[in-house]
Amino acid sequence: MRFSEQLIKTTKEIPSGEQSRNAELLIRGGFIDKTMAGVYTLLPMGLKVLNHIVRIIREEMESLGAEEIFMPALQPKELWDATGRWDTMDVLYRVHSPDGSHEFGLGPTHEEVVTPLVKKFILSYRDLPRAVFQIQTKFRFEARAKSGILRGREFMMKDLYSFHATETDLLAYYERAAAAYFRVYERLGLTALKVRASGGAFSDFSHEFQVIADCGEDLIYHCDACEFAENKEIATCVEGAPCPTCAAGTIRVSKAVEVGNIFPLYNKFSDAFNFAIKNQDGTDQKVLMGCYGIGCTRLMGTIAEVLSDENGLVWPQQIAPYQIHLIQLGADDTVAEAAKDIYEKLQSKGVAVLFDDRTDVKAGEKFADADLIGIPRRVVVSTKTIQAASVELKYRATGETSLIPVQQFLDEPYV
RNA sequence: CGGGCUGUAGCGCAGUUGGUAGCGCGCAUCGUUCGGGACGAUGAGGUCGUGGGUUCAAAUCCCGCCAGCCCGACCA
Repeated sequence: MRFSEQLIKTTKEIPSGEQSRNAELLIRGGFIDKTMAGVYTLLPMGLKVLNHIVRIIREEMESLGAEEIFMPALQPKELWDATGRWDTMDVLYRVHSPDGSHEFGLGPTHEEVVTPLVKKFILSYRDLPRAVFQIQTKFRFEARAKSGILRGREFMMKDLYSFHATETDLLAYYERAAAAYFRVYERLGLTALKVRASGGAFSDFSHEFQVIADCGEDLIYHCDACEFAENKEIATCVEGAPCPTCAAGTIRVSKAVEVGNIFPLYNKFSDAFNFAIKNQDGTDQKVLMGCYGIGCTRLMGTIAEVLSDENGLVWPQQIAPYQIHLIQLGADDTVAEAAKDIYEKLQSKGVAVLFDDRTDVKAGEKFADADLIGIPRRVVVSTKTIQAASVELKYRATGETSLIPVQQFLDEPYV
């Protein structure tokens, strides 16, 4: 992509009224645009980043043997009446048809759709276990949208639902799902803690995946030596206390962002929808369920918060909008030709390149933009580099800079 | 949903005791610059969030509403 042909422009000034770091950087860098409180448009580069996050999540869900589906966001009131959540769920958007004849919920989560859905296909113990997931826009009327894309009223979420005949199988899958979640965060460059939390209205307990960060809304009590961690809402220990599960540790308290939440639902929803299977011995039995969520757009915001510095974003290679930020310095024909040549050769290799070909912008602005946008490698082509038959390569994360002969640079494999 | 703060040019802001609006950035044209957000010149761009009220006169004072941010409450 040529910078000069992009839709977006970066800005130097901090958006008014956006005090969260993620919103500031993502808006200034041209990744998102605010439509209204808690609702953002993903601009071309923001969509690329989100798609890369989604790809990683999808791969890990498929590794669990889950199949991807796509359920409606527009859901009939009757399904929500079946669980009683039409009247109790305060984040549920309740909308009606233009003629007033029908009422719908805009999906904040999809147990009400997925349970009757899979009930049509799972009739026997022979049909279990099964798991389906989707990646879809969710709607939640948060009383207070805040923190940029960390808490929106419309956001992208991956939700996985699993179905089991036995508790043993449910809990085994629950652990496998947790392991897959850890793989997702690791691939995204994040360190997450698995934190025991309340189960809300439909589960006895749950586990949250939390990334320690000052921008977080949650307080977690966690051991500094082992994996013990609890959300403040159910915490059984105090700061500075010895860890209840290991001899070596001390309890710390940290602010954290919830980037995932998994629930063993057991039969809560299969009861509501009378979802039972025939057992081997001919008896009927309720299906056991688990559900597992990851906020994809929130992950993007968390990464912006955690993996950034005073100059801007620092995307991990796996999800960066482009692999190389190619900068042409100067407008004379020699430099322009050399930069264009490198751009085209990288493209023909299939490398995702953002080519700053602007001729009306000075070096300082191009460098500042590169820092702000946060692509892993910055490559400069200038009179100076051409004289050395090289390009200048700078890594965004480390600042490490070097001159590399052009051919050697082109021969390197880029993700 | 309570409390606080804020709405003025595309963006960020100033605007005093009321007298019908200005700065920076950006944008357009020209010239000089050209490796960390250059400089000069010229120019375009605003029913001051919105509805009422007070007044000879309202961006400015009063009331309602809307929107945005922050704190809290809430949060499958």
